[in-house]
Amino acid sequence: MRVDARQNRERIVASARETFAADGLDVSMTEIARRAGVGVATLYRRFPTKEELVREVFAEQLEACTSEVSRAAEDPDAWRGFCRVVEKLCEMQARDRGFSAAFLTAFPDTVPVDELRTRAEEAFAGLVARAKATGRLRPDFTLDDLTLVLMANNGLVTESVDATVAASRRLVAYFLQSFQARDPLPPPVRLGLRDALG
Amino acid sequence: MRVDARQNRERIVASARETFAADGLDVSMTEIARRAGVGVATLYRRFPTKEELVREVFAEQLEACTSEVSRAAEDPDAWRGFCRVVEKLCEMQARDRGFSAAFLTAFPDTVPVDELRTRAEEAFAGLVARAKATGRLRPDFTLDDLTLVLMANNGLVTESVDATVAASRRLVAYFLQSFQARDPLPPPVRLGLRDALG
DNA sequence: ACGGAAGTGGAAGACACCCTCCACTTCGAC
DNA sequence: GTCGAAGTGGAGGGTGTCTTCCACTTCCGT
Repeated sequence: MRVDARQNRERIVASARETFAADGLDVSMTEIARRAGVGVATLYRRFPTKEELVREVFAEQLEACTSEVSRAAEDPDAWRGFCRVVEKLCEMQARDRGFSAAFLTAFPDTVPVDELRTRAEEAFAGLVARAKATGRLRPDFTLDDLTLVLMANNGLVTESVDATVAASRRLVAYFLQSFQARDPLPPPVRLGLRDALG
Repeated sequence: MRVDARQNRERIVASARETFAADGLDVSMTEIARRAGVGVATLYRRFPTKEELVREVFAEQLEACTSEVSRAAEDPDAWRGFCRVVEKLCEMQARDRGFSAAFLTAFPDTVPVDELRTRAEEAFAGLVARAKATGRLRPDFTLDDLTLVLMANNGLVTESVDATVAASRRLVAYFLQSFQARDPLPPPVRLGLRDALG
């Protein structure tokens, strides 16, 4: 690949990343190209379809995501690690409007993504088991609850990123409080979210 | 209005209600007309714009919504009333995909809606005050927290309505647990959601 | 410096959407 | 039954998508 082409490619990815983060995935390809200072043809030469552009842009994010989980999973204090995972994932989601949309729509059928995701899930499952063993995490917590948190967090869309992050923090604080194994209240109903979601 | 026209109008509203509930507000006018068994012109004769159709369809829902709040507000047990409001609103939202979308996008500048909404908010505020007074509701609960719950609940979109309702129930259970004035954990950070949202 | 491959921009194709137009049909008071 | 107004369906105007096409430009090995 020629060096000028490489530069353009990088500018496209940068432009797409910023634009997706700020305005979500519903930005037009023309707009992304314009902000990158190239024509749409250049964009389509590198990414034959919009979905591929989305994939490229969020591959890095996903990597950051899973490595965050893996790191937290090694925390000697399992409950602290658990909290950190929830907090970090939600904050990343809150800061980037395209982030969760990308995972919900474009990614489900991508191989390397599934692989990374699985690895992250396994690491998180281990963390959950340890946190339960220490008695800090309520025993009826399931992995579906993380999905629940992320979906709920995804609903927090406001005008400004700051407001979204603030709302997200408050949401997470409420969740974590509920996830603690304290006074034995009637626990939430069981739920087969994973089955329902396929 | 002629009787055949009235019939058509009713079929349009019914069709729109079902379709919005099932697939959200992004259904095309053509599709709504098709399901109602009429041409688009008939639809546009009754509802000059898509927004007006949305308004008509959800006016009834909004009414049910506010009357539910008002009824719960008169519960002698303030905490029970509080819980019922949260549970009912979230369930309505979970059962109808268009419901919350309608309020977030189409309604903000409608007069009777604002009026109803204000009345509901006042009723709810009274309920909150009473629930705090009985010591069951945590004192730092704010009205913004209801918005937070509804936004979070709005993020729960799944393939089937049943799965969404189940997820919503679990979410609400977690929230209500956190909203109870029990063991004094560090409370969530304060938050000016209302200001940020305008 | 030159020639061809790689790269490029903007116009335009294909499609979906909201909405308008108008020739045609149907109702219902007389 | 007649007739005018009310009602109707589907074509198509305008706009916004994603994507393709192609004449033109730029790079870089020779």
